[in-house]
Amino acid sequence: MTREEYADLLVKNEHDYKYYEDKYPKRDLPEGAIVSRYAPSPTGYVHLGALYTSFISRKMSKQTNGVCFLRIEDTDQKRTIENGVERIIEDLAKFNINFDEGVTLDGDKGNYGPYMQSKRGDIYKAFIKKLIIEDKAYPCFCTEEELKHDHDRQALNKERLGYYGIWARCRRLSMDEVISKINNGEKYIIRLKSKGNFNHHFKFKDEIKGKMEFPENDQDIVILKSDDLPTYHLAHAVDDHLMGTTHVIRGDEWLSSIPVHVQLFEMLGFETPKYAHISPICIEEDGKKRKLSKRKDPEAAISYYHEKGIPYGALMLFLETIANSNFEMWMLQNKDANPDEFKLDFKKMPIGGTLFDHEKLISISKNYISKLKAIEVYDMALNHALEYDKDFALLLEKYKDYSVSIFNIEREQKKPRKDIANFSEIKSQVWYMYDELYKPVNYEWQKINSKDDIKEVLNTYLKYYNPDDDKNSWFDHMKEAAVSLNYAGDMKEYKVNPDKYKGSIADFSTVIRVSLTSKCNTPDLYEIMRLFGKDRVINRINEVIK
RNA sequence: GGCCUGUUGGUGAAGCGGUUAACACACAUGCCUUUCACGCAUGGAUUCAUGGGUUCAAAUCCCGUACAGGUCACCA
Repeated sequence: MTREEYADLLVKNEHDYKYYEDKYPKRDLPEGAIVSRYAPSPTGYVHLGALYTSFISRKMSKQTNGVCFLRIEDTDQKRTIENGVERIIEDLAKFNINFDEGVTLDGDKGNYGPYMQSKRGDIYKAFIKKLIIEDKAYPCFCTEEELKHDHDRQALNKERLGYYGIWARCRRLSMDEVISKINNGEKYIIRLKSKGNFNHHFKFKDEIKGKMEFPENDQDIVILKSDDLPTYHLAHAVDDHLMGTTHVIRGDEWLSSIPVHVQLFEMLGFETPKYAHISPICIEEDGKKRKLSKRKDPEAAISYYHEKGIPYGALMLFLETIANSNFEMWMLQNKDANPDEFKLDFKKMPIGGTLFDHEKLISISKNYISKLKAIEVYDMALNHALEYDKDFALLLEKYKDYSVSIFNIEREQKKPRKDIANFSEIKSQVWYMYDELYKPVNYEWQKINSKDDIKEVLNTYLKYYNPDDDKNSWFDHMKEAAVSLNYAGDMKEYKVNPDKYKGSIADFSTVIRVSLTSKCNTPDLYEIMRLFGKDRVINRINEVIK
């Protein structure tokens, strides 16, 4: 029996590997163009780490005029969940992450498909067959029990774990022995026949982490499983070769399989791609740092930010800040520039894990929202309310123009207010602007000067109040009213001689502010009063006086 | 346990043999100011996990130690 016949006996497939090499020619792209991919398993929702990785992959290829495709790694049929793929595509699209090629909601797009690994079985087998013919792979008949037994012995003797060297029993099986086992109906899988020597180190350069050394792989890893699908390792090598990936951008939990992957590329006769291993986003627990966990940490889920009402754009700015810390500086220096113009650099990506900094996210979100137009803030607030606070949504819809005006206070100017961090809190910031929500039970009088006679202040102010005032005359009237009660109209003057006065213009206007809104911290009082209109101002003041 | 990687103020970090050890967030104080916010200014690491070594010179290079993270499946 020739090796070809032997390989045919072991692996059943349709096309020869050369057929596939011809079918997927090299990509014709400009110098320096990065072909990358995002390759998730369809196991559930997209979490923050996955969003981060896909974002970097997406942006790196875009900024080099390359290609970024979506490949679905579903070779583990047990783990795949229903609608998992749709979920991934839809989640990423919300963050403006779309792919040039790959799996889409309407099927495959691009010339290097199929992009779903479960549909590429024949391709993998063609290359596995090639390895068998070249005596670089062999069938293994070991049962689960046998493997466990060896594993336990290795552990007991404190030897290196795994299927290698003397432990790789099936490696020594002759062709005839294999044939007779198969004729007996014995089940088998295919393993790589590793020629690596664990005591030999080789140099490796990661695009992000830099130079490092690894021992050669000497494990005879499984490449074809009993379900007739390949393992991740083999699928990775074959796919990224055939699909023309130049940069494998993935989480750094893969770093330790570099020896296997490099070896696989060499044994298959492929050119190895560049690798960029992204360090994880971490969280602190009991004073220790650990990778953000999809299961344990609510902030790992993207829906968490949706519920909080943190804009998607703000989250992306946060991720970009983590990815390249000089991005922040760039934003500061290019205030009006589109973040897309910023070029991400592998060399500036963090090497160790980055702690998830909630405060920073909030700060970025505040800045982001402060730059939005009032109508955009309104739309976002409404969308959030529609999903999480129906009553508030009704109010926003009923008083649309009024609400937009509220969001426009101290907005759309050079130094806008930065007090909205997210849309889940917005109601608690503007509630007093709506009579339907306003229940002035807890006036914040505590900050007020005890010498103030609230009723006297209010009655006096009412005499000076003119709803038609512009901002300057409004404040002039405020001052006149204050001065008539021996409050200082000028802050500097007051600071020099505080004892000469009952209080300052600040004390005076705070009484007005609290009686109108029940709070001492609000945006510009003039704007608020203007939006209230005469009747509401007088009603609220009278409410306090009585 | 083996193999890889990391450790710079409260946090994220820049730094790549000679710097007053950037910057951002947070915090504090002051200025501005009708409150808050914004903005501006100032303050905080005598020191870069730790012990050695190389060097005229080390956060930066080398070795050991400690701690932390990742990984060791017919899962990806």
